[in-house]
Amino acid sequence: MLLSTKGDYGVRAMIDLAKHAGEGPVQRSEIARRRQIPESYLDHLLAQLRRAGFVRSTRGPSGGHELAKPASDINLLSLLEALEGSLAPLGCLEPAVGEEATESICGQNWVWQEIYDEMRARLAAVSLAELVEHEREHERQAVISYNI
Amino acid sequence: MLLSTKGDYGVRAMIDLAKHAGEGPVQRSEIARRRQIPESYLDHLLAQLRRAGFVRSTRGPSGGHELAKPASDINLLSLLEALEGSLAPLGCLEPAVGEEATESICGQNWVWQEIYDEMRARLAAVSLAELVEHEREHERQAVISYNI
DNA sequence: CGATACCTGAGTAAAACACTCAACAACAGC
DNA sequence: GCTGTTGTTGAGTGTTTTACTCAGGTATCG
Ligand code: FES
Ligand code: FES
Repeated sequence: MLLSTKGDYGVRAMIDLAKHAGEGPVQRSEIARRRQIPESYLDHLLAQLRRAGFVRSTRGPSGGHELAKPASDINLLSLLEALEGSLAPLGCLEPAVGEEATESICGQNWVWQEIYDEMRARLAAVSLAELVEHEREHERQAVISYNI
Repeated sequence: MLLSTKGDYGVRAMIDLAKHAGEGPVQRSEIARRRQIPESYLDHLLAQLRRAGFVRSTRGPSGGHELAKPASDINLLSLLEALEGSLAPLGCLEPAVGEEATESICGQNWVWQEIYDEMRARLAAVSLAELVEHEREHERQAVISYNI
């Protein structure tokens, strides 16, 4: 039932990029260090994100990665689905071509369908910009409590 | 992100037991056949369910399994948690003893916490009795459309 | 007693996960 | 146009989890 690290790491990386948007490309080594992601693994995630059209990469010295579109235009749902594939909690909810029929022997899928729909709606309503905003808010509070 | 078969199978089995409640013990071979669960695997699930106090088993000829309490007193959440352990979609949501701290580098946990809470609430609100009811309803409709 | 069930724990094949490695391609600046 | 720095790709690997199976054991009924 756990989200794999791919999704978690990928979103972390995207938050990092969004936070440094407009400051030119960010290197993967920077991201890996700040967000505690194995660098060689991050490579693959960035490749996936680039293929999905979320980031733009530039090679050569002073190259790196940056968002391909504004952070407010990227929502968590599309991001996670690009990284993880379907988020359905049960195989029978997203029927592969030429399937069905398990409904009659199980009878719990309607509950999960509801939960799944709610979840997708909630994720779709959260943009990357909001996540960054939340993080900044959190940082401010941390600084304040540190100063006391 | 998928629920494992354990949860699915376990709930199927419980629905089966609930459906035949009051008719004496049901054998695991019966359940396995009706619900399409490998019989030797079902053994373990029933043991787990028994240890968690959901079913009562009787040995010997004409033995079998039956619900240990009324179907309306069993909700999906407790059932699934007994079978699967925690349903949290992220490790950091249910902190093991002596952990924390990932929040600062990730910043998406608040979204997932919300989704997780909603999910648990929804699951807790569904009783085994309701699932059986739904299944019966579904069967009636199937019979009707078959007769037309 | 013996047939019929449930009960238990150990073992295992296969898949998914979480990476790593090595070779390659592009670009910037000298 | 070389050189070094960065991204790009695909193949490969150790570990863990999943989804079971098997071989015994134990309780109960008739
Ligand atoms: S088979 Fe889909 S919920 Fe059980
Ligand atoms: S570490 Fe918990 S959501 Fe990323």
